[in-house]
Amino acid sequence: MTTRRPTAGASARDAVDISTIGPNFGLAVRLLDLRLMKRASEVFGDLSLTPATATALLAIDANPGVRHGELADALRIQRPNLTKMLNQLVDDGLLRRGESAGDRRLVTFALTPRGSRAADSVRTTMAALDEQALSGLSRDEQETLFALIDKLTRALDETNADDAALLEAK
Amino acid sequence: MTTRRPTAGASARDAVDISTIGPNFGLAVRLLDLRLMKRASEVFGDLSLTPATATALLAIDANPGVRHGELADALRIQRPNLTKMLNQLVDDGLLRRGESAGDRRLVTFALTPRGSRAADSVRTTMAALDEQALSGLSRDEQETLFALIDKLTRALDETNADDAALLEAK
DNA sequence: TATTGTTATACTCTATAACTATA
DNA sequence: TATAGTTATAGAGTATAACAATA
Repeated sequence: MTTRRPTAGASARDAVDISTIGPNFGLAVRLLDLRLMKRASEVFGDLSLTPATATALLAIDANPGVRHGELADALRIQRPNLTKMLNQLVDDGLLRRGESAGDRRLVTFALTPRGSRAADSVRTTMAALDEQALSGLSRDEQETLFALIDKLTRALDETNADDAALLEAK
Repeated sequence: MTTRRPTAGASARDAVDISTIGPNFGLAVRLLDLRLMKRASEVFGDLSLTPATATALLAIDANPGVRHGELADALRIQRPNLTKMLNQLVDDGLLRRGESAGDRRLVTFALTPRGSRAADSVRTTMAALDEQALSGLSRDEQETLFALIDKLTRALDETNADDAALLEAK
């Protein structure tokens, strides 16, 4: 089969072996994310979406009428960035803006019929992407990897929350 | 302890549960990468480096006299982007530009004494970052996670290489 | 003609500060 | 005063196209 680009860390063809700089967990995660994002960007581009807007679309589909700020917190992104993404989805006719009855500052979002169809495509696409990406691992390995990544992310959120609490308490 | 930000996926405080959009491996990796990059950026900022330039510095330290193009291939980034990063490291006095004897198109790079000291700091910093980031997992879990991420990244590189080969063959 | 490295440009994702309109 | 959302801006990381110098 192919022998032109054997592996990520070291390669018979590469003159420089990046693995000589030693194990580096952060770098390993970044290299993996890079590859996943690249494939996802290509595929979502056909739907005029990006990985970030596609995720927002699914989140709104699962939580119709969600408020702007709630969504930003859930997606762990800053509000100004969410505003830009949602504006584009509204312009593209996938999202509908709404208001809250009582507090007129609040803005809510829900999918249009066209947005619902797009969400279906996104779900199918994401599932296919995940399956393809994970096809190199056994079922057990897939579940282990998923669980460890999730566990680590939660642990890091704890640490950050503790840091923030310390800063506030100082 | 802290109870204000319990977990990443679901939270007692969050009004919106992002996990309702279903399992999504790409998203999980992106959320983890985001947290690791944020901490790394803060720490490397003290050294006037970014995660990317810090990595380039270590790679050159491990491969003195490396060529521009070789390094870009090893780091899996495009040449124009590497040019910008290396220019800054040269401007900061961490890197020394060199030429190849025969082919005058080739550009090589090596660390200055100050660059060597910076590389030492980077190594220490990276090790500390990794240890802190992984402290939420057992030793076994750490090794399993690292191995699975590496395995998956290599598998994705294979896939991309096959795709490229197909395109060329068409 | 092909290759090395550079310049110019653009896009994705993220972040902070300052503003508005409501409360 | 405080909060929800917006506008404006910036920065890190990536990508492609077009170019100069050299082979």
